[in-house]
Amino acid sequence: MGTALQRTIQQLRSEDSEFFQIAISVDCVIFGFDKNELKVLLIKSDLEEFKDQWSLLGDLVRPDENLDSASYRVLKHRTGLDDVYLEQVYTFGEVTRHPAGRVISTAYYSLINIKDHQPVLSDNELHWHPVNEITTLAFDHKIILDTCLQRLQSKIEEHPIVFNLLPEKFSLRELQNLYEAILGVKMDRRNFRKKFFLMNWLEDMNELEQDVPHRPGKLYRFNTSRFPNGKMKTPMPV
Amino acid sequence: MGTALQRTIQQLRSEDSEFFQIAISVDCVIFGFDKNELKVLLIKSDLEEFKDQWSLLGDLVRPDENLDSASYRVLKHRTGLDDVYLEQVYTFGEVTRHPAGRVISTAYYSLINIKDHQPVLSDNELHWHPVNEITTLAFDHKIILDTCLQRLQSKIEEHPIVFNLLPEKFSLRELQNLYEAILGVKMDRRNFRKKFFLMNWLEDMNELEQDVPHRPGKLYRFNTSRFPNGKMKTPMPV
DNA sequence: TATAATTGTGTATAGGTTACACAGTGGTAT
DNA sequence: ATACCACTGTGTAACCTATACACAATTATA
Repeated sequence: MGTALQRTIQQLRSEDSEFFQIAISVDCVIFGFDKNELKVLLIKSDLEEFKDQWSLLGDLVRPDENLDSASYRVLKHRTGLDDVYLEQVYTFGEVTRHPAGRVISTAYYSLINIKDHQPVLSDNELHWHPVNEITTLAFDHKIILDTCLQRLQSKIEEHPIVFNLLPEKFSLRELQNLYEAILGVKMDRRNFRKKFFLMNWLEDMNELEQDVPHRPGKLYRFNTSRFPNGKMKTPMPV
Repeated sequence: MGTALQRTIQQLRSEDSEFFQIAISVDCVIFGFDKNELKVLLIKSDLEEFKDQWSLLGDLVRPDENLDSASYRVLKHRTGLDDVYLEQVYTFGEVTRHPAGRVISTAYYSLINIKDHQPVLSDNELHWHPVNEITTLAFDHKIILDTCLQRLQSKIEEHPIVFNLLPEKFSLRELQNLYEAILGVKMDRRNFRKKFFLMNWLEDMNELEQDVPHRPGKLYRFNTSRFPNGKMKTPMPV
């Protein structure tokens, strides 16, 4: 006797669809950065079991779409944005994780410039929440959020992805605030500047901040010539 | 109109089971270490499309078992081993990845002491292959293997998990050979020793190697008192 | 024109990583 | 028993990276 995988899908389906009682979904942790806080886009759960609780944005995967495509679809649907940074993190498959039945869910996180999203906020079930202030979520979504935040934290130590959270032009102070918000630490300003200039991730725009009540800082943008793909999208599995 | 996830599973099932046409499987990259080579346990594919090609060990997930449990089941079935190190890595969900139908597969890797497994090798469809010599596999399993190897490489830089690949007692030379095999680099012997003693991961057994045709090295074991859980198992998502 | 707030800059110290050579020990062959 | 072989076991100096830290310059504002 072989394992189930060794029979064909057609055989399995005709047998009794025992193996087709599991649904698969994607859940997206959509990060944004605003007022020096890292935020995540949440929606009110409409399941009776999780009435009035917030949950991540997700949907079931359709039989004819790739896993990544399902995430992009959710993002596009909820933010109106194409062309975003998206990374798969982990798949949550506890039997009991969804009260209505067996749903295995693959978690992604995505980084967007929160300003690009404002218009769609007319949907009043959607809200940006400071990550630090979230203590509970529907389903196992708090664990998913924590897992994605950890991945983001380790990812930014090596990879130039935080730029996806910023407008095209930004000051070094904004960039440092962002790192501090994600990592939850304070950093030394001089060392931070030194490190970034050495890494050569930044391109000097020869412009200054506007409308700040103090000496304005220089504006930079992400050094696109060093990273020809521009902002990285959906890296292959790490 | 909501998304599919907002309806209940019962509703979905009764509608037309559109969302229950996807099967989910686990694939296990089972690593071992023998003759100074990193090896992986493979099985001959019995699908017509991949006749005579090797593939990873996997199976469909049953509706009533957790994702992790499915991996453990596959491992137990194929190696006879309980109590192994197992880590989820990535979920592969391309629509076309399985020729017989839509199967989304979550990849795990596992580390076992190859000597513990020898008896079960009577199953002649199973074979240990040097990772370095594998160029193609059935399905997308070569990509899965590469992904798991990369994860293993980055994991051992920080975490004491390689001990799962070794017998209880081992020499520093064996340990270094193992690191070199996994990372694909040569290391300096003195610096390697210094680093390990500083990390305090090792416990001196006050015994010497036997049956080596040269000066025998001291034997060590993994410092279980510093890591009370013994060899780490199935860490939570990173 | 003085004050407040922030930007922009360099150096010294500590800590970790790398490179590197020789004496000691057990096994083996003569 | 002796010589040889192959490996183990050990320390130090050079280098590089990360950290700690203070003051002058600039703009907005009162």
